Formats: sequence, C-alpha cells, structure tokens
Amino acid sequence: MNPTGISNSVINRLPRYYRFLGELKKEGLTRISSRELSERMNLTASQIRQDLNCFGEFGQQGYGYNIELLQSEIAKILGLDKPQNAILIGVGNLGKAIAHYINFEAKGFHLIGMFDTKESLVGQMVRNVPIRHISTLDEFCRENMPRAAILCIPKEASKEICDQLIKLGVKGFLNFSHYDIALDHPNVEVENIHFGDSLMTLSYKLSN
Amino acid sequence: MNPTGISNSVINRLPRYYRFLGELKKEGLTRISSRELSERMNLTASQIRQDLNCFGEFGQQGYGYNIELLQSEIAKILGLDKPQNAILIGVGNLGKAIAHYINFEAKGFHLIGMFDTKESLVGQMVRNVPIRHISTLDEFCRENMPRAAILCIPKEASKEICDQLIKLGVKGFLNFSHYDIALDHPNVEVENIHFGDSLMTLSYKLSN
DNA sequence: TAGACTTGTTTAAGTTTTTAACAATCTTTT
DNA sequence: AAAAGATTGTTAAAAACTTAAACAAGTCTA
Repeated sequence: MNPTGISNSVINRLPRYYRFLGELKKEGLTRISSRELSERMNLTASQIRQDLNCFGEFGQQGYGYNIELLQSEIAKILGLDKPQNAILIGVGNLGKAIAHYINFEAKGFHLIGMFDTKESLVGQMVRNVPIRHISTLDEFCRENMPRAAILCIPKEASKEICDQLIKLGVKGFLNFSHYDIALDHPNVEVENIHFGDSLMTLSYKLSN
Repeated sequence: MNPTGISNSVINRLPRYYRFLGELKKEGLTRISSRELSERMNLTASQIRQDLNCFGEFGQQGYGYNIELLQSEIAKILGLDKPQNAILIGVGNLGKAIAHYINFEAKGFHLIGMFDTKESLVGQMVRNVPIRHISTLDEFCRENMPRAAILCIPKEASKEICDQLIKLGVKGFLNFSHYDIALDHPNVEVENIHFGDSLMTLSYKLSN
C-alpha cells in the first residue's frame, strides 16, 4: 500500500477513467452509471464504485454519475488542476520528441526548461521553451524550484544528475533512462518508462 | 495467470535481471550468488531463485550462477535470440525518435519497415529502414509477414490500422496511442506505453 | 574428508485485488 | 403523492497473487 493509503492498481486506473469520461463528454452524454461505464471499459461495476469510493462520493443513487462532474473530480484527485513545474534533461532524439509530443499542461505539469550538454542546442526553442546548457541547471533550479524532472539522458549520466536534482528539491521523475533511481533514492517518486523492457516483454509473449 | 503459466510480475522482472547481469559482466565478474544479486537489485534472494525456477535450473549449489550463462539463458527465455520482424506505424516526432533511439536488434526485433500517410516522408531512411506510404501496407505485410507493430499514431487512426494489421497476421503491439487495443482484440499481445498516464500518475503522487 | 555455501523446491504466510451483496436513497412514472 | 425501478456507497467474503521462510540435497574449497 502507498503512503496515501490507496493501492497502485487504483491509482493507475485513474488516468484511464479520466480519458474515458472525456470521450463520453465528447459524445455529448451527461450521465452514466457504473454498470454502463464498466461495460465500456471492460471492468466490473463493482470495481469502479470501489475505486471511486477511495476518494469520496461522486454519484447519486438511482441516477449514476454526472460525467462532467466526475471527470473534474478525478482531475482534482490527480492534481491536474494545480500544475507543477517540470524540467526536461537531455534534448536528444527522444527528449525533443517528448517535448513536442506531450501536452504537459493537460497532464498536470508546466514544462519550464530543458537542458543539454550540447552547446549547439542551447538557445533553441521547443514549444516556446528554451534549451539551456546543463551548467546553468543549479542556478535555474534555485530560482524556479521545479518539482519534477523528465530524464532523457543515458544511464551513465543519470546518477550524477539525479543526485544534483534531488538536492535542488526535485521530488519526482519521469525516467526514461535505465538508471534505477528508486534504488538510490527511496524517498522520491519515480515513474519509469523503459521502451526496451516493454519490447522484451512483448518478445517474450510472442515467443511463448 | 498468463497463458504460459508464468505470472506477469515474473515476466516483467526478466528484462531487469537481463540488464543487471549485463552490468556484472561489464564489471568483469563471472559468478554471482542469489544473495549477492538480491542485494544489488534490492530484492530477496528467495524471490530471485523462485523467479528463475519458473524456467529451469541455471545455477549450482555451493557456487551460484555463472553470469554469462545466466544472461544468455534469460535472453533465450525472452526470445532475444530469435528476433521477429516488426514495423512502425506513424513517423511523426515520436515515431521518428523511437526509430532512432531504440536498438530493436538488442530487444528481440528486426525493424523492417516504417509507414506514414505523409507523402513528404516517403522514401526517407531512418537507420537504413525506408519510410513507405501507408497505402502500401497491405502488400508489404503479405510479403514480409511482420509479427509485431509499433503504433505511433493518434487514437483516431488506430482502430482501423489495428484491424487491418491483425487481419494481416500481426500478433503483438507496442502501443503508444490511446486506443484500447486489448478491448477490441483480446487475442493479441499488447504492451501499452502511455506517457500521459505516467505523467498523471506522477502528478497524483506529487500532490498527495 | 569436513565444513561452508548455495541452489532448487516446497510450504506457509501475507498481501492485494476482485467480486458479491445489500441497505439506503434517489429518480421516474403513474 | 405513492409505488416501482434504478443505482450508489459500503461492507464483507472470496479469490488470486506475491513474497518470504525453511531445508534437504548437492557442490565447492581448503
């Protein structure tokens, strides 16, 4: 169980609820019951009600859930209504694509800076965010206090940067590197995205 | 439990074992005990032995595991020794970055083709793989029989492409889109990578 | 050959996750 | 305004999964 007392399975389902509710809204619907939603999402109605029950009471007997309302409540639960400052480290192929591709504002974050070691990148803008030299990281963080960092650098560089960022007050990482942050820093929140691992898992499943 | 009878938790740990063993090899070590490995990986020795025991006997009493051997056995389990053909759909920012960034050969796949709707991309090469027009997908698949597809296209386009690919014999997806493949196609292997969901989860954890 | 070590494996414990059930209460219909 | 129908929040039970403990059997090292 988490520090918050809510299990990870529940937390991991929240973004999916949020997405499905967004679609229902797009379809012009205004209300939905746990049973109907369960059919759409391929869950049980019971599980949906129990998941939501972790956070409060958002429905009404005999009626169901107001879609608009429920979605905005989930947004609040996820913290999307109070975006936090984030920086991105490593503006190579991947880092640049991430910066272009992800709508940070819709996911609870402001991207306020990007950093790289490569002089030739410095000054370039991606989505109105400037790329800065990694040597200015300390100063920038002390001024802007980013709460999260997106790590798009090789494993070798990651440990040092992590130590530095954590000292500067960064509390959460979206980690694309193969460095095991959680191992050295158990008090920091980490979401790992390891393409390679996912591919190997897929390979396993296709081989057996 | 999986079709294979091995739980997902175990399967998901395999790539990590594989990585750690690679590092040990780099360090010049040749043998390791489950206890030593458990300390490095922050697991229990018991769990490591039990995980490996799902697949066979790779160690020796009184000695431990031969690192080289164990790694290559895990590679076999993951199917890395028999790479499967894969194609990538959608060569936008993300797709292009993935193609550049991921070493498919090391993860059990051959990337044999990339597809997009955009005429201006057609003919370009990424890592010696040509970008083709999506209209040639059918023909290409019938000739080359790809087993997996990496989906880097928007949700809206995904359903149709998925149906098409599955009809053409594709059995597994690395899915970056928000389309819920598993919902419509329960008999296909899917690894989802949803940056947005990961960010929202991180947002939740940083907000509570 | 003896003592130390470490595996594979079984068994048990613990935890998490899911499902089922139902009283309470709201909505809708007549 | 009352009755019938619907659906929630919540509790309790069941099921599934995951981890940990323990130890006989076998191997290494000195």
